Order: sequence, then structure tokens, then C-alpha cells
Amino acid sequence: MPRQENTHEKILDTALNLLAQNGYKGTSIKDITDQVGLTKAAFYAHFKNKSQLLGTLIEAYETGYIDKLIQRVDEQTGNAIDKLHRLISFSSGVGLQYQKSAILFYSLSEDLKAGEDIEPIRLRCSRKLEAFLVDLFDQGKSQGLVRKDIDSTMLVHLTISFSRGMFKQAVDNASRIDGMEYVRTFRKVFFQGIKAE
Amino acid sequence: MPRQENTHEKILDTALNLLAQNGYKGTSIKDITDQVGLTKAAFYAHFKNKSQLLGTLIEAYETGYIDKLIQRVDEQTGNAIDKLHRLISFSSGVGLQYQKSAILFYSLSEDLKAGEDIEPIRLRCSRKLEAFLVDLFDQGKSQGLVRKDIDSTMLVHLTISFSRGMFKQAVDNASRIDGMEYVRTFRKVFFQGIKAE
Amino acid sequence: MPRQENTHEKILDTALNLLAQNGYKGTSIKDITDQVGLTKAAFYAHFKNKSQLLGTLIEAYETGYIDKLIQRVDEQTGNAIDKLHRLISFSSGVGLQYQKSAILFYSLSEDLKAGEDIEPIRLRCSRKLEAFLVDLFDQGKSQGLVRKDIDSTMLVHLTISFSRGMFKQAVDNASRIDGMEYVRTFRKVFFQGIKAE
Amino acid sequence: MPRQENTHEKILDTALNLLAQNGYKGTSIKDITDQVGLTKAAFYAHFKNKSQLLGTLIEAYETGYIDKLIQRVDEQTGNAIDKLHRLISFSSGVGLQYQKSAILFYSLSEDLKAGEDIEPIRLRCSRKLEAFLVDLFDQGKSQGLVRKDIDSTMLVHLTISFSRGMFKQAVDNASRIDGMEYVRTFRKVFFQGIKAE
DNA sequence: GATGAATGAGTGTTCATTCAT
DNA sequence: TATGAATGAACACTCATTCAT
Repeated sequence: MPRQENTHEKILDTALNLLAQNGYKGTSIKDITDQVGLTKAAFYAHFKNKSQLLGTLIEAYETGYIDKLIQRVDEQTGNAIDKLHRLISFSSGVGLQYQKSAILFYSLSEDLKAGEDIEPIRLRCSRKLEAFLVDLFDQGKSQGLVRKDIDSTMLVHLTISFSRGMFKQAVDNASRIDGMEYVRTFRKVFFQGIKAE
Repeated sequence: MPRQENTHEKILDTALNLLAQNGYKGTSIKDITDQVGLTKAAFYAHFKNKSQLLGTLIEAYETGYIDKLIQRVDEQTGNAIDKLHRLISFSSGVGLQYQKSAILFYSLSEDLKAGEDIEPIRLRCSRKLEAFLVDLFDQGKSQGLVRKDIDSTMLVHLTISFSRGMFKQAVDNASRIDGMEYVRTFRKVFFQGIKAE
Repeated sequence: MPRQENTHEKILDTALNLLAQNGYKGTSIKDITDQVGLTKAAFYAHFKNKSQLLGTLIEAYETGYIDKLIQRVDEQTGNAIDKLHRLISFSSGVGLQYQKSAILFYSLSEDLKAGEDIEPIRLRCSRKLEAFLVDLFDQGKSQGLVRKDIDSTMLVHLTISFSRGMFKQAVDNASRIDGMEYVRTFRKVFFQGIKAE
Repeated sequence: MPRQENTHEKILDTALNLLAQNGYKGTSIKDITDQVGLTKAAFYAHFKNKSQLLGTLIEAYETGYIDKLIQRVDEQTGNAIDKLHRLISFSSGVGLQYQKSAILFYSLSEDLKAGEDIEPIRLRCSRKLEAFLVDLFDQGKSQGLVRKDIDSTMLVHLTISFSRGMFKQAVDNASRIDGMEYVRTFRKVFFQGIKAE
């Protein structure tokens, strides 16, 4: 993901790394500019404030990952299970580039107070993905591929729960866990778990 | 969980609430003592520092929840699946009292920098639970109840991923999600997902 | 006006001097605490913020000067002109202690943006004094002592205009102007200017 | 006062408005250039620094208003009282264009620290006007039109006090006070107040 | 145990100013 | 003339922590 052409991008890159690692409250403007090689003041020539920096990063996640995910999964044919498989493939493929963005995104609600004006963006992203998934599970049910005794909405929360946990877990245990093996395990358990008899 | 007998306990109670809600960095000593009705200085008559307060809370989680969970699940008879069911029941039963502790616990790695000296405690807890679960899944496999094509360690990470995600999700969507229904959904998907053919 | 008993008062005293001299924007917390011999942080143990400090000073001006002025002028007998004379005497007597407060008060509207939440207090003080003066001039008219061809409200604005100008002028030319002589001049011109034929 | 021909003038116009409204400390270069539609850097192609901008504006007030005032009042015949009336007429006529300049001028001493190198210009203006007025009052006395029991210098300070207060008052109460009515009131009180028996 | 008063280090943010282009 | 990018110094304010009482 080398896009370090100009200062603006350098700040975004550095910030994403630090924010994903230390959280919003745990990352100071100075931390970021020190690493980029700037003074704190220079930061404010590029971003209105710390909150706007976060907003920019989340919106990049939205357009660069979430929107693309939905688009790619939908543009090809296949049944709901095929689509879910593609979704997981996309997540663990293209998604890798956005791993840090995802971690940042999922940490937002914890650092809640930090980005009060970020909340709308966060909600928009959440709702977008949730709606898409509910639809997918409903399709799966009407195609007779997904068991009907579980509520689609609950299934979505389950899926997202897992997804957010996975990212955290991956970071915390980065050295001990093989990511690909992890995704394979998830696939097996999840698809057997939801499939209709 | 009313243990407000003395100031010490009052501080712990209040701190747990605030820390679970706003994170370590997002909670100041003043926030805590204000709510308890003390001055900041009084805090230091009870705890060496902020970090020690966190340590105390995590250790309470360890002995009050993790240790008890392991003990209860093991003390009764039954096969691995029975035990896993008991584990989930315990989590969503007794565990409710410790919901805030769990949220705090799972948020630790995000607030990493906050409690550098907390890391040993956190690791001990993680390893303890992981070892117990690996054992459980291995038992399940040798009892022919759990599919053998998935690595036990990965399965543990999957389980914990879900668990941590669940707590966060539960908090973020507290108003929108019915906790019990959620656990039921998890049970269905999870047990069908891991059971041997 | 030596009330330097404790830190709180010391801050107020020092702040009043600096604020009257350099204005709200021109006076930093550090300026104040440096002169008192404290760190910036100590300031915040005594005042919520800079704005509250200003508020405290203005309210001290209100109760210590304005309210007392009105009370003293009214409590004694005499006609409107007697009262106006007493008012001027009070201003240039007791008022001397409050000279800096008055300067600060009159500078508020210039530093408008500084104390957005100060505006209510400022307005209350203004209105209080204005109402009192309008009344006084009206009395003067009905007693046949003040010329009736001038609007009382305008006369009040004129009086206050002069008053605020006087304070500023007194500061700017402190070394060149004899305050008492100045007040005498004002008395002569003003009373001859407003008296009925 | 539309002189927006070139950027230089545009900056001066905008700056005058903002400075009169928010004071020297309350007006940033960015405030000015934003409103003009320039970058901050561009400002420095036109003015050496913020202080020089202020100097330019004050000097414009000097030549455009003070000098002209003195000239107009003197060039016509009439006694001292006639001249004082002309002075007031000029102030409230031509002076209207320079109202903002006057406000800025009178606010200088408050924002003292702002323009250390402005002080000479400010003093020159003050002295110029004071000298002119002292002369006028002295003429008035020798013409038997102005009472002799008051010191001319004090009378000047009184006049200027009023004048500066009037500008501030006019701004603070812009919506509540009728300017012309105000000037009429001043005329009545002032001329009766100073006239010889 | 608890308080009031204080501190040093830090946070996010603004501002006047510079300079290569 | 104008810009984009940068800086150093300042600012208001917060926080964990200390200490005498």
C-alpha cells in the first residue's frame, strides 16, 4: 500500500498505523507528526483537527472496502452461499490491505467519546453492511440453502461479532496465528453451522 | 453486585462501570472519585496508581469469573459437548454479573499502552482460558463428537473471537439486540458447525 | 485593597491588574500564574476556566461597586441633583478601588468574543445602572431641576459614554492628568449642561 | 467607501471592518485573507506584518479624517463656538465614513501590547487633535464665549473622553440608539455646559 | 482515610511568519 | 503577486501523581 507520495498521504498512512495500534485516545498528533517528520502545526495545514483525520480514514474504509465488497459480491452470479463465500474471500484477500482500517473501525465504539462527530459515519457503515448481510441470509433461506430456524438479523450480528473479534484476535496474536488457516476454520464451522438440513 | 460497604469497594465498582464504558484512557481518576464523592487525592490512599486499580479489577475477573467458569464446567460429569453447553450457560448466566469486567478485559489490548504492567495478568487469563478450551475440543474430538478436520487451537480462537465480539456488539447495540435470543442463535450455529458427521 | 491572604484572592487580584491593562485576549493564564508564582495547572484548581475567572471579577464589580453605588445614592435624602452629585462622589471615591474593575468592565464589549458566556452578566450590570440613571433624570425633571428638552435615555447614554471614556482616558494619560481636577471639570460642565433654566 | 480596485485596498477594507469589530488580538491574518479570498502568505506580499497593516490604517485615519477635520474647521471664519459646532457636524457627517477607523483608533490603547510600534502614530494623532482643541477652547475663552473657570486641557480630555465613549456606546447599542438624536443631545448639554454666563 | 493545593508533562489547537516555487 | 507547506512559540486546558496537614 505504498502511497507515500505527498505529506497528506504520509500523515494518513502513519495515522492509520498508530490509531489501529494505540486507539484514538492513545495516539497524539505529536505521535503522528513525529513519525512523519513534521511539527504538530504542520498537521493542521492538512486536517482541520484530529477528529477530521479519523473521519477521513473511516470514509476511506467505507469507499475503499465496504462499498467495494458489496459491489463485488453482488455483481457476479451465484446463490447466497456462493456470495457468502465470495464475501469471505474478498474480506481475507482485498481486505488484508484494509486490516488496519477495520481494526480502527471496530475500535471506534470503544473510543466512543473521542469522535462524537464520527458517530454518523460509523453508523452509516454499520447499517450498510448489516442491511446487505440480512438480505443475503434471507436469499439463502428462500433458496433453501440456509436453515430457517434462525433469525437473519441475529445471524448478521453473529457474523459481524465474529468478524470484529477476528480482527482483534489477529492483531493480539499476530505472531501465533496463521491468518489463512484461521479463515479456513471459520469457513468450515460457519457454513456447516448455517446450512439447511 | 452490591458490595458498596466501604470506600475501597465503592471505588472499584464505580471504576469498573466507567472503565467498561469509556475505556482506560477515557476514564480519569477524577471521573471516578467525582462519582464516588471523594477527592482525587483520596484515591491514592486506596490504590498505588491507576494501573493498580485496573490490575485489581482484572484479577477480580480472573478469580471471580474465569477460574469459577473452569471449575464449574469441569466439576460436573458429561461429555465435551455437554461441557461446552454448560460453559455457554455459565457465560450467559453468572457471566452477566461480569459483563462489564469482560468488556473491560477484552478492551485491554486496544488500550495496550495504558496498562503496560497489566499485560502479564491479561496474558495469564487468556492462556488459562485458551488451554482449558483446547483441552475441551480435544476431548470432544476423541469422543467422536467434534469434527476432526479442524484444528483445536483455531477453534479456540474462533470461540474467543466470537465471545469478545459478542460483548462489544451487545454493548453497542444494547437497545436493539435481545441477549438471550442472541445466545440461542450462537448455540445453534456453533454446535451444528463443529459437530462430527 | 490588600486581600492577598490566600492563593485564590491572589489570583483574582493579579488577574484584575493584568486584565485591566492588557485585555482578556492579551492576558494569558501563564501571565497571571507567573506573577502569582504558580504553575498554570494550579490556576485550574481555583477556577474552572479563564472565562469563569472573568465572570468572578465582573460579579465582584457588580456587587462591590454597582449595587453599592445604587444603594448609597438612594438611601440618603435629597433631590435628583443631590443624588447625582453623590453618585459622582461615590464613583470618584469608593470607585477608585474599583477603577481597574471598571476598565475591565468597559473593555468587555471590545473583547466580546472572549467571554461569550460573560455577556449575560455584562448586560445585567449595564441594564441595572441604566435603569437607575433614567429614573434619576426623570426625577430631576419632575422636580424642575433638569431641563426637559432632552431625552432621559439619551442623557443616560451620554453619562455612561463619558464615564467609560473617562476611565480609559484616565489610564492612557495616567501620568498627565490629575484625576480629582478632572472630576471637578466634569461636575461643572455636566451640571450646568443639564440644569433647567 | 468602495475602493476595492486592487488586492491591497481590498485587504485594507476587510481588515478595517474586522479589526474594528473584533480588535487587534481578535483578528487573525487568516480571518482577513479568508474574507478577501487569498492565502495567508499572500498577505505578506502587501504588508510587512500585522503591525504594519494596523499602522497603515491608522495613518489613513490621520490624513483622511483628523487632518481634514482640523483643516475644514479652521478654513472657515466664525468664532470658537461656531468652530466647535462645525467640528461636531464634521464628526457626525464626514466622520461616519471613518466610524470604524475611529473605533479602531480608540481601541488601540486597550490592545496596547498588540502594536508596540504603533504607539508613536497613535500619540501623534492624539496630540494633534488635543493641541487643536486646547487652542479652540482658549480662543473661546478670550472671545468671552467659554466659561473661564475650567482648565482648557481638562476640557479637551472631557471632550475626547466623551467622543471615544460615544463611538463604543454607538457600537454596543447600535440597534437601540439613534445616532443623530444622540449627537443633538450632546450638543445641547455640552454647549450649555461650557458657555460663559 | 481524606483533603486542599500544587506540579510537570502532555493534549489539541492557533497564530504570525517564512520560503521555495 | 500569489501559493502550499512548513515552523516555533504560544495558548487554554487536562491528567496522574505528590505531599503536608
